[in-house]
Amino acid sequence: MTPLDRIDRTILEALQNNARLSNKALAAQVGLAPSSCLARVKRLETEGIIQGYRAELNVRSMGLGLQALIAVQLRQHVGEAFGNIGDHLRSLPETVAVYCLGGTTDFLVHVVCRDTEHLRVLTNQSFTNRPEVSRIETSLVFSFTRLGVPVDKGA
Amino acid sequence: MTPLDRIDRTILEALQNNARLSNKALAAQVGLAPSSCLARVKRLETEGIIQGYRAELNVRSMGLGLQALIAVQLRQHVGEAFGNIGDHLRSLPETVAVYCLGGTTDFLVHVVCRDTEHLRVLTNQSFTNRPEVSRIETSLVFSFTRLGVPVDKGA
DNA sequence: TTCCTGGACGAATTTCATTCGATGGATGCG
DNA sequence: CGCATCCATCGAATGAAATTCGTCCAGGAA
Repeated sequence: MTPLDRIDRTILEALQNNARLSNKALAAQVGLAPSSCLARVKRLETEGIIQGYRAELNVRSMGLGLQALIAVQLRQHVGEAFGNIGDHLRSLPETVAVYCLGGTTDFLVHVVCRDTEHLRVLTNQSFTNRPEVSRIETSLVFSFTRLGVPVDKGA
Repeated sequence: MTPLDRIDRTILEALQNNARLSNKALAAQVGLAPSSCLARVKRLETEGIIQGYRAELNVRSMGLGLQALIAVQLRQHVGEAFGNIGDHLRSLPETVAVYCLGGTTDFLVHVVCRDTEHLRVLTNQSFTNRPEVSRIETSLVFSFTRLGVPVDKGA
């Protein structure tokens, strides 16, 4: 809840670049003693500013060479169906990201598949077949780049 | 290059859930001695299967409460402009993800902004003003969920 | 000024990471 | 079948790091 100061932001930026950075190295980088640095990181974690640490995997090396974005348009926007279909989309193993959107598209789902046959079965069974779904539009993803969120150190 | 066995996949899954897991705990979880486990993790890193470790930050707590998806359609698909505009989009501080797509939309860009004014300026200055850009369509992101890639332990 | 609070420090302790030689199972070949 | 080779694993040793905790200092309030 406390506003983030410059040191907090430096910590966040560093851990965004390399979440496995040792506390000692991180402390040196931000100019604090290791113990003080650790206390800050723990605070950032408990306050939910750091939500977690994830390894970034190469999907191709896992046999998932085909990525797609599936735009989902619902039939009617009654409250309950909205939450249900969102949970359904997030629960699919092929799903790696779900956007809930305003506009004609209600959900945009980023999926990873082995091949086109896998994608075909997925779209049929887990999207088109759903009663809440009015129509979908599938786009092939040629490349995907994920970046860190900006950490404005102006403060 | 060696195919991933069951233990590799368990390691990947664990580090995807918590990249800061200690090597000792990870070893216990996969049923290896710490030294053996460490060797595997290092191999996964050098082979590029683990591409990095990132802290996941809460964007709202950083004063970035507004997220949008900007669909970009280019004027002409001449090779060079394509790469240039992609680099440009990735270089924006507000950008957190870039999809290069097949279909009528050439790029889809996920951006985070402070407020609507920030978003307005961004779309004007960094998107619409670009000569390569034919038109854009901006959609408000109500919620965004990112999940790990599926780790099939069938092998 | 004096008290009080919140961070920061650094030594001490515990836990962990990393290295390295040895072991054992699998493979392939004589 | 016996033997040599290879590769992954193990576990002890060592060096390094994480974590705890008592102390100190600066800033704000009374």
